[in-house]
Formats: sequence, C-alpha cells, structure tokens
Amino acid sequence: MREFFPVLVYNVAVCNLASFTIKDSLSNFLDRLETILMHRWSQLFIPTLREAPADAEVASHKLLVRAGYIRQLGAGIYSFLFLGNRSTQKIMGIVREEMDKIGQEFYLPALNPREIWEASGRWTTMGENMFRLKDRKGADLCLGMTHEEVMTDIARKELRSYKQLPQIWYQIQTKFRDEPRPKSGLLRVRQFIMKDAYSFDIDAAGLDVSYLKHYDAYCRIFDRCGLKYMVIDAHSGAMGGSQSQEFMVRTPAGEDQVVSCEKCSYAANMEKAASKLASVEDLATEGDGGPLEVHTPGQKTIEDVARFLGVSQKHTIKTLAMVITEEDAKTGKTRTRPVVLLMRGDHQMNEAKLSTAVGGKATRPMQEDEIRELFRAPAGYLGPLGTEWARDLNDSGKPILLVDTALEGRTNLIGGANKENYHVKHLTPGKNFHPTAYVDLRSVTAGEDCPNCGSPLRIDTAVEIGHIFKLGYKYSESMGARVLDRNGKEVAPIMGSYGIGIERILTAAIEQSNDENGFWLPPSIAPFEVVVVSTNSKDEAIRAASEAIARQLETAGYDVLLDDRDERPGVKFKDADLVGIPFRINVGKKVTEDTVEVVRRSTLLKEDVKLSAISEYFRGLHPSGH
RNA sequence: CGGGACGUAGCGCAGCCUGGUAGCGCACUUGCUUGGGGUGCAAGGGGUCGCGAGUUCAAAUCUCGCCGUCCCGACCA
Repeated sequence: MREFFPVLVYNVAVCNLASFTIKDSLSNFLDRLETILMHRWSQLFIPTLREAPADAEVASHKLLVRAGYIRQLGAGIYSFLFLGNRSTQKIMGIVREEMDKIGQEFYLPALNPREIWEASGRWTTMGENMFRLKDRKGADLCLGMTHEEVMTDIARKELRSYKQLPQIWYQIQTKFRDEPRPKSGLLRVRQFIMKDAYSFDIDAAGLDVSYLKHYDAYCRIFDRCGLKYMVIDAHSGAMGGSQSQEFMVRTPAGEDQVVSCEKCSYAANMEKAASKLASVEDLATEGDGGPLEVHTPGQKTIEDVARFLGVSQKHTIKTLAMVITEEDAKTGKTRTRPVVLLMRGDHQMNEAKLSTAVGGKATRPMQEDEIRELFRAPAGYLGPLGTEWARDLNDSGKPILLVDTALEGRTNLIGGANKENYHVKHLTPGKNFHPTAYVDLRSVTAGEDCPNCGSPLRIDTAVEIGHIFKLGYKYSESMGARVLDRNGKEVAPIMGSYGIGIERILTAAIEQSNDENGFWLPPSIAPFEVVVVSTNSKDEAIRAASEAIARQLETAGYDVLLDDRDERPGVKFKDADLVGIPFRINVGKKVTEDTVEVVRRSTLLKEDVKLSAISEYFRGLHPSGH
C-alpha cells in the first residue's frame, strides 16, 4: 500500500477532475481521498445477511454468502463481491510470489480452437464436461478446462533444443467445466480460478527436479495460506502418469476419501491406499482335502453362507463378475471382455483399482444373462472352479481371472460351486484354480494397519486444493513437441502438470475455522487483517480514537477496515464476527483511559491494550511479522 | 443421466389440499428513541406468485408442458 501511495493520489486526482466543480472545496476533495485510502465500512458494499440462503448446505457456502463475499449467478457460477475478491486476490498473490520463484507466469486464452484439443485426443475424451461453442463462421471452439494443450502448443512451436530446457510455465486463470452436478458453494463449480503450471524437461531425472520444485512451492503456498493440509499419494490414472500427489484439507464438506496413518506420514487416496492385514488362520482340512461340495439352499450372500456354515467371512471367497470394454487393435471396434474377480468375503472391491489393473479401461458389473453364459450358474453361487478359460491379460477378448492379494497363500477357502444352492469347501488358489494375476483390488477400511508402521489407519473426507502430476510424454508425443538432445537426436520433452484451486483454498480455510456466528481466515488471506469497531459513532472521543487507531495500523502496513457505521455496537460485533477478519479492535468508553479491547476472532478472547501499545501488540501477533 | 424436493418482495418463510382483495419475520425508507452483542415505537415503499398454455365467471391455488435451483446417486483431467 505504502509504495503505491503517489500513484493512488495521482489516479484519484485525475478521476475526480471531471466532477470537480467549484462547489468542491479542497478539504472535500481530501475527504474523498481519505475515504479511498481508509476502508470505511459505511461507504463499502458488504452485504451481510442474518440468514443463509436456503440453497446453501455446507458451512463455507452459507458463510461466504452471509458475509457478503459471493453471490450466485447460476448453478456453479458465482460473483465475487468486494470482500471475496480481496481474499482471492491475496491468495493469488501468495501463489504468484511462490510460483515466480520456480517458474514464469503466462497469460493464456480461455477460448480455444478445436484443433489443439483434437491433436491431444481430448476433444472427444472430455465429452460433456467441456463447454463448446461455435463462432460466426461455424468453427468449433471450446472454453479451456485446463491448459495442457495450449502450453504444449507453445512448446511444440518454440522449443527446439535441450539447451532451452527445463522450462516451468504457469498461469493463474479462469477455467470452465460443465460439471454434471455443481454443488457445495465454491467447492464444485463450473467456472473457477486455477493456477496451473507445466514443466518441460529433457529426461525423467529433470522431471523429478521440476516435480520436487513444485512440491516445495506448494508446501510454502499452503503454509502461507495458513491451511492444515496433508499430501497424499494419488491414483495417477492409466495414461502415462508415473507419480502423482494431492494436497488435501480434511473437512466433512469434502468429496474425496483420504486414508491416512495416525502415527506416521503415510497418506493416500482410496484408489491407491493399501494396508497390512492381520493374518488369518486357515480352516482345517476335512477328509482328503479335495474340493467338497456342500448343500447351501437359498444362501446367496457371503453373510448368509458364512452364517449357514458357521465360519467367519474371512474364510470365504467372494466372486465378482465384471466386464471391461476394450477396443480391438485391428478393427477399432469396441467389445466386451469378462473379468472375474475373487475377493475375501468380507472385503470390498475398489473399482478404481480394478480399472488400473486392467489398463484404465471402463468396467461394469456383468448382467444376469452374461453371468449364466460364462458360469452356467446363477449369481449367488459363483466360484472359481472351472475357470480354466482364464487367459493372459494381453490375450485380448478372452476372460481373465483376477485374484485379490489378500487371498494369495490362503488355503481351504469356501466359495460358490457354480451350481445353484451349492458351495464348495477346500478351495486353494494355485491348486484348484489359476489366477491370471494377483492384484490389489481391495478398498482399505478404517482401523486397518498402516503399511508403513502398523498403526491404525483413518479415513476422512477431504477437499483437494492442489495436485502435482508427472504427465510423462502424453501431450508432447500426441501434439508433436520435439527437441534435439545432446546427440542431435529428436526427442519429446517429458512433462509435468501442477494445479491449485484458488477458490478452494478460501473454501477450505473457512471449513477449517468457523462457528455459528461466522468464520475467521488466516491474516495472510483475509480481506482485512483488522477491523476497528467504533462502538458509538456519536461519541466524538470514540470516533476520533477509532480513526486514529485505524490510520496508525494502516500506516504500519496492515489492511484495516474501520467500522464507522452509525449502528448499535451489537450489530457491529455480529458483523465483525461474521466476515472472516481475524482481529478486531473495540474502541469504547475506555478510550478515556487510553485503552481499547483487542479481540481475536478464533477464540473471542478480549484483551485490554493501551493505545500506545497497539502497534507493538500486533507486531507480536502477526504471522508474517510486519 | 436416474431418484427426490423446491420456485410467492432483497433474504427466510406462510398461503395452495378446499379457486374469489397476496401475507408474516428480517432487510429497506422517514421520524423519534436507544447506544457493549442484531434497541424500541410509529408511519411507509417494494410482488407480471419462475415462464407458457389449458380448465373456469374467476387461478399463487386445479391440469399439462417448459425453464431454473438444491439434495442423493452416477460422473469428476
């Protein structure tokens, strides 16, 4: 603020020339100047609401609207008003400062021609999630959901040599996604601001460095934003990604499930999380140990069968019949391929893990007629016997048998007999049936042991605020970016992509710190750091002291909001508590003793502070140490 | 895209079933009052009842269609 002072005076002067009539005295002019330099509540637009809109469900949504930060324009489309804009601007400022340390900021178009999305193949794969439009000539355009294509287009046109690498390019801009279901205020929207960065390196070792730079920058950004976050290993998808981590903030409003260890640093999302299982003592062998059919009339579920036979579900096999859709390499036609999964009876299958196991293809449960055709038996009695048709994963089109790792090494399990009303005892993998592969298909559940340290795992819902991702060669190859390496050989640069959701930082911060009266933001991202409440605007001593304190702190470099409205103190206190400002100074009767109250919003604890000690007081509290 | 709910003043809601002058609280305007946790009193302003058709002498209310918003699910680079 201070360094912009001369510029501001100039602008204000110029702006006012037009309306500067003879009637306007110099002091009037200076008053106006003062209003602009000092943020006076009485002259600002901060439309606070006593009640939240009926549409709002999650805390941050209700409070953002109540505090006058945002207003809704349509489903998943929001306007940012004065306070909301100040806060997101501060967040962007922090992101920009830290990103400038590792990369270069660009400004890219949101309006993209179809061609570059055709080149990467995403014009079709993005499907309905992409906003599309036509120009007057009928040419297809879309609104950018992310900017791999545009960045890679620049790279392919401009980068020629390994000597130009590495490059880290970033932007902080609006993105558009036609979400099937916008929800939870700013958490899931159709237009939002994102910082996205892209790295180009000559080799994997270079990518490791770029990736690490982003990891460090992200930690600094989220630390400075005052968030309590965790970094988790993420499901990197089937397409080329080798490493991927997500920065998550725990909150019940979140949409993602995150597994984390109570003791050590282990954390992963559900699609990736693993756990150590307590070992199970297998059932004893009866008779000769060969497969033994048992009559289980009407017992279709694992629960039924285990109870009926008087065994734990841990000794049973759950047989799941799925289908994947794959494309024939030669004809290009899609066809289905049966995938039979064996899980321990009490375990849940994770579809993302399954999808990863089969190379990222779409999966769905088998239909009744497909089941009958493959097993010659009805659902409820399926089992691994007679699955000799199971083939190699690469043997396109043929059925495969995937067995969860929890069953590896187990013996004498109980599963369906592929015959109505019958199950089979003494099933042992590798002996009675032969898996295509053992793979981890199981969803971790809370309380299981951490794979690192053995402590209990917890599962929380969380919001993703950042994501770093080793892209590999997907875009550089498909879009034809090439540079010459040291040997003069043409190679595709290896890429990384790195995103941060700006509004999600604000939302997560509010979710982390709110009560029924409002919320409090970390000073670094709050629209104002301090609100000075003049408790009685008719009392000249109080009014003057409020002005003086506000000006003093403003001069010291703080962002100060002076509540000079002619309102009752109760109204001002309620509003101050609502709007997210972390510190409040109540200026009241005690000014006659040169004393004011400082209130920390997070605790609502009040402290009497001498006027002469105000600056000193805040020097101690301010995290960025003015 | 499947399931559910809602749409009446800026916000929160009643009225609809049983058709007949559109109401309450907050907010807003004016005056007085009050001045440390949304002060009190008085007088006001503000509504094509989401849109369109239909039934009817008459529709916020009944019927049909459309649009919009929210919730659950599916989806989520």
